[in-house]
Amino acid sequence: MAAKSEQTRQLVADVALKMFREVGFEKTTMRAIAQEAGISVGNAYYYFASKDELVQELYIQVQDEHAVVAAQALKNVQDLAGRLKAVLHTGIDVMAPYHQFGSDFIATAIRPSSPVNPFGEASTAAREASLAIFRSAVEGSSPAVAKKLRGDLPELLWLAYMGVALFWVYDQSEGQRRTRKLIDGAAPLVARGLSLAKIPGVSKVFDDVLGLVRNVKEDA
Amino acid sequence: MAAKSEQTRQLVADVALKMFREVGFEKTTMRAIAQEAGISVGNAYYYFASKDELVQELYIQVQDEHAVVAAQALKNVQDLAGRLKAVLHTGIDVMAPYHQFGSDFIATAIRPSSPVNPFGEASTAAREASLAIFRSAVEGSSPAVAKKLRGDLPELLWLAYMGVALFWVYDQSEGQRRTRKLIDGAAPLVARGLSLAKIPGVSKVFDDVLGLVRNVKEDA
DNA sequence: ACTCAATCTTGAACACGTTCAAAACATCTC
DNA sequence: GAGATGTTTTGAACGTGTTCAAGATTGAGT
Repeated sequence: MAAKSEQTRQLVADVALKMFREVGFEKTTMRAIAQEAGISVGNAYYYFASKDELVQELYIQVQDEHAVVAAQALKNVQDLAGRLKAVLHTGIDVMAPYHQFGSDFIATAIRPSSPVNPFGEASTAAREASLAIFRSAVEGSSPAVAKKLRGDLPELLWLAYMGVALFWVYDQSEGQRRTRKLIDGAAPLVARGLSLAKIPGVSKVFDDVLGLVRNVKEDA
Repeated sequence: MAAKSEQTRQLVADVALKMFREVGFEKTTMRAIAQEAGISVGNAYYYFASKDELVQELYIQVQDEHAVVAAQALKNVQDLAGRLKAVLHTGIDVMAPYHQFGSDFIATAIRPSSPVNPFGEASTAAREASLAIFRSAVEGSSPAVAKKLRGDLPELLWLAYMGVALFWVYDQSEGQRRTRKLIDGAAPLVARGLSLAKIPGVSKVFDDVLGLVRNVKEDA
């Protein structure tokens, strides 16, 4: 049966993620994973070309969970600030079990060659899924976001989310209290800042920001 | 003579930085450095406790050079947008020779345990030097920046600079053209955005942003 | 039942960053 | 100078991620 192969793959992934959570990234050596799974090191490499790919597995799983939890949390919130908070808080929630290992994760993810790099090709699917969450947060909000912002905003918010994640990694306060505080403070501010787009002088600056973003983006 | 010791240390650093530039980070193994320098591996470790510390050496040198070049470039520019451009462009200039290895550098720098981490304790001096550049850019500008912003702005700009550096690392356009474009577009925007602080409705949002920054910061 | 190709599994081997006991060298004290 | 004390240097060794030739297992076709 073809299921046998998939079974081994799943076993490796499960053992690896469990060890990531319980003993951290560095202590989760490929040898330790193999031993815990009762297979050889080479066999683990047959399914995952590198330790990075195991991290990618984790990344995908976390994103999937975020999508589910965020969608649930968005159900009962209308205003943009609240919706932003919901998405960001749930994002932190699903990552929480991996906080101690967050910095290793980010160090892995940040190199362009890594399959886990959130900007890279290998994680297009996961990034799209994550973007979709922010798109839903923006589109479903009422009062509605200014039309001209609606297109680019989700991507910018996603970018800001990457920043929040980075902050969270460095956050050593208990339970990452400071990150929660940052989210609670920043979300209403963003919403309020965006509502300024109506003011003529401000509107122009907004236009230029969007112009710059598009300009720098398309020229990739 | 005590100079002999310092000489070996300098030799290791010089060889390492040269190899970083010429063959990249990964190919610059500790063994290769030692061989090129004509010493043993263990001896290199006598002076640098880890490969990370050699990266730190590079970081410090780049920052020092940035301070010099930026100060020069700031001499003939008055307006904030121009001064920001000057600081950012010179920053990219001094990093340029290391672009190919930038991602490894960032991956190293981003883990909290690393001595090179720009937010960490081990690089307090280098960070202060970098912050001083931005402080000088803000303070020397005319027309002057709104008083209430002057205190926190340098730090925020420095943070933005970290973002620009990150963008630069990922920038694969020839000569990192896109990063230059980003700087040229963003600097005037920031300056113009700040000038909006006078508008009543906007002013309040600014106050809240500053309040949030301070709140999240002091609670470290 | 037998073959043979595809798939899966193994464990030894490689280069890497890092450590450390011991050797070599330098400097000071008498 | 001889010995003692501190500084510098060595190279073998460890554990890591990763590779790969070789062996074991599976499954389809006859």
